[in-house]
Amino acid sequence: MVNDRRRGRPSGPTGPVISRALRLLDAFDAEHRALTLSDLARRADMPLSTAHRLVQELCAWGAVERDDDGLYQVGLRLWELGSLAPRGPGLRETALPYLEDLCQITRENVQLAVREGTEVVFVERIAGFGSVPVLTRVGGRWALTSTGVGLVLLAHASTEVQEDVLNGPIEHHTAKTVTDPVQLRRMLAAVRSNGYSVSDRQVTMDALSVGAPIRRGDGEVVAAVSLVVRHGSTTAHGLAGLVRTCAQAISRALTP
Amino acid sequence: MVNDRRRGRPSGPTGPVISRALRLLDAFDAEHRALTLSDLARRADMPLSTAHRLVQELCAWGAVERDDDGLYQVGLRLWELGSLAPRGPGLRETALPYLEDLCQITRENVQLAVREGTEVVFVERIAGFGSVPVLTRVGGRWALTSTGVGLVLLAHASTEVQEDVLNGPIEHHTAKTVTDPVQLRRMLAAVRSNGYSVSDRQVTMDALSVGAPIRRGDGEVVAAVSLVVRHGSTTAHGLAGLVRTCAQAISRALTP
DNA sequence: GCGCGGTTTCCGGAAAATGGAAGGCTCGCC
DNA sequence: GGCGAGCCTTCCATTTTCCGGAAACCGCGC
Repeated sequence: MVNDRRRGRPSGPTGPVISRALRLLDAFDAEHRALTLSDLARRADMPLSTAHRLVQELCAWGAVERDDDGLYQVGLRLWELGSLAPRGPGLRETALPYLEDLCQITRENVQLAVREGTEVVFVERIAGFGSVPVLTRVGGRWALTSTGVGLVLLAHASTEVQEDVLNGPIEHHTAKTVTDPVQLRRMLAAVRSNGYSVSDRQVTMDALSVGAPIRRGDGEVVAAVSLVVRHGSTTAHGLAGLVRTCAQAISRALTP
Repeated sequence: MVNDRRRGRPSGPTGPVISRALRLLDAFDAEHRALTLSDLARRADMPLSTAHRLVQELCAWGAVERDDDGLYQVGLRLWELGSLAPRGPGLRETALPYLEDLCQITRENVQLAVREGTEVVFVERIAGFGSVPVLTRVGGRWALTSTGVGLVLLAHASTEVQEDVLNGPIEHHTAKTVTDPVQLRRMLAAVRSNGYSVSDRQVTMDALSVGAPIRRGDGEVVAAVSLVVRHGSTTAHGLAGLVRTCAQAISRALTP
C-alpha cells in the first residue's frame, strides 16, 4: 500500500490531510533539526505548494517554528505537549531517583527505555563516571535485538511482535552481534527464565550491557533498565542482581 | 453570504482539518494526561464522530496512544519529535552542566526558561538541597510578569510583546505581586540596566528569585536562568553576580 | 540583465472531511 | 431481567476544504 501516486493530474486531494502533515513532521530527525521548505517537501515527498500550506498551519499552532535564517525546526509547543506523554517523561520522572542510585553505586552508564513498535526508544540515560562512551540519545531509537534493554523488551513482547522482528532483517554491528533467529529465540527464552538480559559486545566490541524488566501492577513489562559497562570489567552475572533490584524498585514505585 | 436557511441540516467541513487535529491535542494538559474520547471531543468542542476520526489518524501515527483502560494519552512518538526542538531540549542540553554548577555552588533551585508568545516556558529546573519547594514543572507555562526568568525575558522582548502583556490582565499571586503597569515598566528598565532581575515574593511569600539573560551571538536574549531562594536567606544583589556569570557562560557555550 | 534556488500566492476542480443518526457495548440501578 | 445512561464505533449523503500546477516573487552571484 505504499506510494506511487505520481501522475500529472489536474487537481483534487490525494490523501488524508492529517497523515500528510504528520509525514511532514517525520522529516525532522536528530540529523535534520532545521530544514528549508524545499528540503521538507523533498523529504516528505510532496509538492512544494502543499508542503508550504501545511507547514503554515503547523507554524500557526507552534508545532514548528522558523529560526532566524528562515529554516523550519520543531517548535517548542510540540515539546511541551510531548512532555505530557505518560510513557516518556512520566515514566522518566518516577524512575529517575532509582536510576541515579544505581549510577552512584556502580559508576556505570544507566539506561531506561520502552518499546515502540519493533524498536527501542530511550527515555533516559545517565552517563557513568568515565565508563564506556554511550551511543544512545534520549528520544532516540534502536533495534530491539542488540541492546540489553532491547532484548528484555523483545522477550516480553507479544509473539506477533517477536515474529515481526525475528523474521525481518536484523541489524548487525559487530562480530558478536547475534543475527540468527534460532539463536535469538534461545536468548529470549533465557531472558524470560533468568529475569535479566545480557548483550555481550553486540553493539560495540568494548561494551557489555545487562538489562532487567520493569513491570506494571498486573505483571506486564512496560519498560527496561540496563547497565552498560566496559567489556571485561565485571561479570554480567554480578551486575544482574543490581539491575534487577533497581528494576523491581521502579516497578513498585509505578504501581500505586 | 445571503441568508440560506436549510431545514435538514446538511453536513460538510466547518474548519481547516489540521487546526482541528491540533485543537484535539490541546485538550491534553498537565491535569488531563489521559482522556476518554468523549472528554476529548468536549474539551476540543467538536462532534464525537469527528473527534473519533481525527484521533484515529493521530493514533495510527503515534501522536496519541490508548492506555489499557481505553483512555487516550499523548503518544511517545510526539515526545520523540519534541525532543528534537532546538529551543527546548537543545538549549537544555548545552546549558545543563552550567546549571548544575550553579546548583552545586549555591545549593538552591535553578531554573532555565524561554519565552513563547506572552508566557514563560520552563525548559529545565534543578531542585536545590532542601530549599524552597518549587511550583514549576518542566514543560510548564507561567506568566511573564511574576518570576525572575519572566521579568528578564519580558524586559528584552519586543515592545509589541511588552505592550501586549502590560495592557492585558496581569496575574496576581501575593500581596507583593506587582500588577501596576507603570511600576512594571520601571522594573523592566531596571532589569535592562542592571543586567539581572529580582522577583521578591511575587509568586509566594517565602521565595525570592533572581534572573539573568542568556544571549545569542548577536546579543539577542533567547533564554533566562534564575535562582530561587528562601526569602531572607541572602540578598538579591549577592546572588546576582553568580546568576549573571552562569548566564554568560551559557551564552558563550551557545554561540560557536 | 539573466539565471538560479528557494519561497509565496492563485484558483478551478474534485476528493476528502463532516456530523447526524443509528447500532453495539458495558455497566449499574430499579 | 429489563432498562437507561455513557461511551465507542460505523455509516453515508452532502459540500467544503484541500490539492497542486503554474506563475509571480524574491534575493544573490555572475
